[in-house]
Amino acid sequence: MTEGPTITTIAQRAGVSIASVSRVLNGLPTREDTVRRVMRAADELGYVPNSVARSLRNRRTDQIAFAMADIGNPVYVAMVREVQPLLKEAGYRLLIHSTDGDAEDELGVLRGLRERYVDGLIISPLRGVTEEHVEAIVAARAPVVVIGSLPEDMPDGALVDNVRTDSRTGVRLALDHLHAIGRRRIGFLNGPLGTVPGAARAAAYREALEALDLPYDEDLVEVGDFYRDSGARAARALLARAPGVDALMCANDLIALGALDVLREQGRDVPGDVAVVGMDDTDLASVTWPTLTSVSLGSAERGRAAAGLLLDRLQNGPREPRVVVVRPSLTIRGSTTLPEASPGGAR
Amino acid sequence: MTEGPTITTIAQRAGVSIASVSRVLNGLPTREDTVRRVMRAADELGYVPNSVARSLRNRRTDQIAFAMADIGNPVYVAMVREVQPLLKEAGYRLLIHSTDGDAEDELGVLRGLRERYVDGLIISPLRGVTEEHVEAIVAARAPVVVIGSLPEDMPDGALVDNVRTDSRTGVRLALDHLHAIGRRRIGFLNGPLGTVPGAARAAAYREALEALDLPYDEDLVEVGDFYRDSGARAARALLARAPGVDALMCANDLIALGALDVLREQGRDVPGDVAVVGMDDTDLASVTWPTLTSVSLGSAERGRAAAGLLLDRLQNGPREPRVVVVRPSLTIRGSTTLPEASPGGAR
DNA sequence: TTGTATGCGTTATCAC
DNA sequence: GTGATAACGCATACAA
Repeated sequence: MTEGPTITTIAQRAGVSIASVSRVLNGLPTREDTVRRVMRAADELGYVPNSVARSLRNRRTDQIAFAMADIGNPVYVAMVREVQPLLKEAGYRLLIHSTDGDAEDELGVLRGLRERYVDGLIISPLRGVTEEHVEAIVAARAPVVVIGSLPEDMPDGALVDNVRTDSRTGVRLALDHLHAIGRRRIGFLNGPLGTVPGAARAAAYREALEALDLPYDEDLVEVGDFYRDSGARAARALLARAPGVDALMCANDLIALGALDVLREQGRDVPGDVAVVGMDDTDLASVTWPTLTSVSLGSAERGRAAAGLLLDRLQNGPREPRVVVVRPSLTIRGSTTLPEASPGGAR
Repeated sequence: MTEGPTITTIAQRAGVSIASVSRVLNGLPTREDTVRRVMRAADELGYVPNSVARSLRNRRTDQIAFAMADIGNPVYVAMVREVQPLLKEAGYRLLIHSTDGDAEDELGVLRGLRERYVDGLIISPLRGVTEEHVEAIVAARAPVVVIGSLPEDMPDGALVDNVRTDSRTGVRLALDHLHAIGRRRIGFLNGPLGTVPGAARAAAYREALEALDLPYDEDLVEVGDFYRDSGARAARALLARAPGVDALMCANDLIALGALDVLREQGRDVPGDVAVVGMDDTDLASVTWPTLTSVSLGSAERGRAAAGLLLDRLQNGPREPRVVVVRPSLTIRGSTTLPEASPGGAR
């Protein structure tokens, strides 16, 4: 018995037709006696239905994919962590795609939807939704949820929902806070301007300064990558150019880590000399010393929202596209509050 | 055209049989002219093969599942991060199961293999491989790789490989190091003894002490959970009971974080007064202050090994079960080295 | 080289 | 209620 039992095997053993077997297994009304015989045979054979055959017939896989740039990134981990149990609860399995933020890879995933190996997709395109992304989304007849920004003019009939955050407001919250604690020379360590978050945060920084009546000073801005070592390099450059800076706004937590490294290395007190704010409010923020004040962009909530929208579409059928905007918030920690405010005071 | 094109659609359009279409699409020898017509029709129709139908026919899904306790745990993230690209490279998609370390959930995944929705499985059972696990592994005719310990007496014919680490040696490395830097009263903050790592590390701690000719002192041992707050509670209790402790061996990095919190709160210098060693060498270890010396159990390497074993089995067919043991190593950082040893005062 | 026919394992539609 | 049978979309043995 190297091949597994099928409904045919059961039918033979129980002396009934495969139709009856299928009915029994699916709980359709059947005569008592037939039910017993089928159940017994299935039990003895250790029958388990073949999910592939069922999928082919039912035209659904009970699988959902989540495509992100990098599963190692704490932001995505936070999302997956929320998405997984929701899907499981609803009876779906979860597939993970790591795209490295490569647009071609993302397109591959979107186009792959036509293979019908999943019933829906959550995707977070790092560099934005291009014309080609849109085409692929329209061509895919499976529902898609895009985490991030989406063009205003999506074609009608696209099965797509959108979850986004508002990093503009996020940066604003951070700068307001820094201003409130007396900082006036607020530097900005950003990620690549070619990425959606990078571009948005750059604009947001300018706007926030303006709103606070602070001058925009090119010397206070440094662009690097969204990593720790890159953040360190950027911080070093900025501090060399503008030694008088009294706060550093960082475009994500990893950059902030790099900044903290450099400030410690240079013997500058945080937050005494320089206050530091990160972004994403990842698990790392509560681990550093001092702990890191960070703008939360609601990663967990975005994950939940994305899963919710997709499941709703899968369960309740077509409807107008929806957009969920998750409001940012500021989690204030040690890197922007003076020591006397942090009990225990062990420094 | 609400339904997608199939080989039948193409066959009609190209004026050939579905067999020819299939042949062309699979690159089998075909007349030049036929190839052109089929390709053209496929192209015009935007044909994409249905992966479910193909799976049913080919008896393979090109999918592999990875079941772990918690996708939020940095150890598993490190593994997934290695596994994902290897599978992708080999043409497999990755499914993620989060089991919460629940044995029933784990069994569900193992038994689910009989549904044939994946070609293979990597699983890391948190509380060990029970009799029932073994049964399910044998019953599943898909290859399985177990990360963690596996019973010696697996039944013949089980398609299972094993990747494990050697936490005994790991703990030993840590205690040798602590001893070498002059520590003699080495406390131990462990996780639940009901878990495989918890039990192994408890035994390893005793052994290591013995090897170093240090007495085993119950007051120096505290058992909690593998989390930060639990680690903090445990550290607090241990420090109250044994104020003279000069080092803390922690059963994982999260526990060590909690310990660092408490030590800072109590104004005890790390490593001056108390040295701290974590375990797993997660990303967090390089973020804390002081940075955390930690025993690396080779998470990344274990992930790679697991993927490698599974792929080998899928590609080269049956063979004897294999065991890969990943050797632990010690990454020495600030929590066990005195300040003067760390140049620039920043690590 | 090409077409016909069959099967992969299910579900569902019919007659009976 | 039950059984024969037709899909689902694809790949292939076999005959032409």
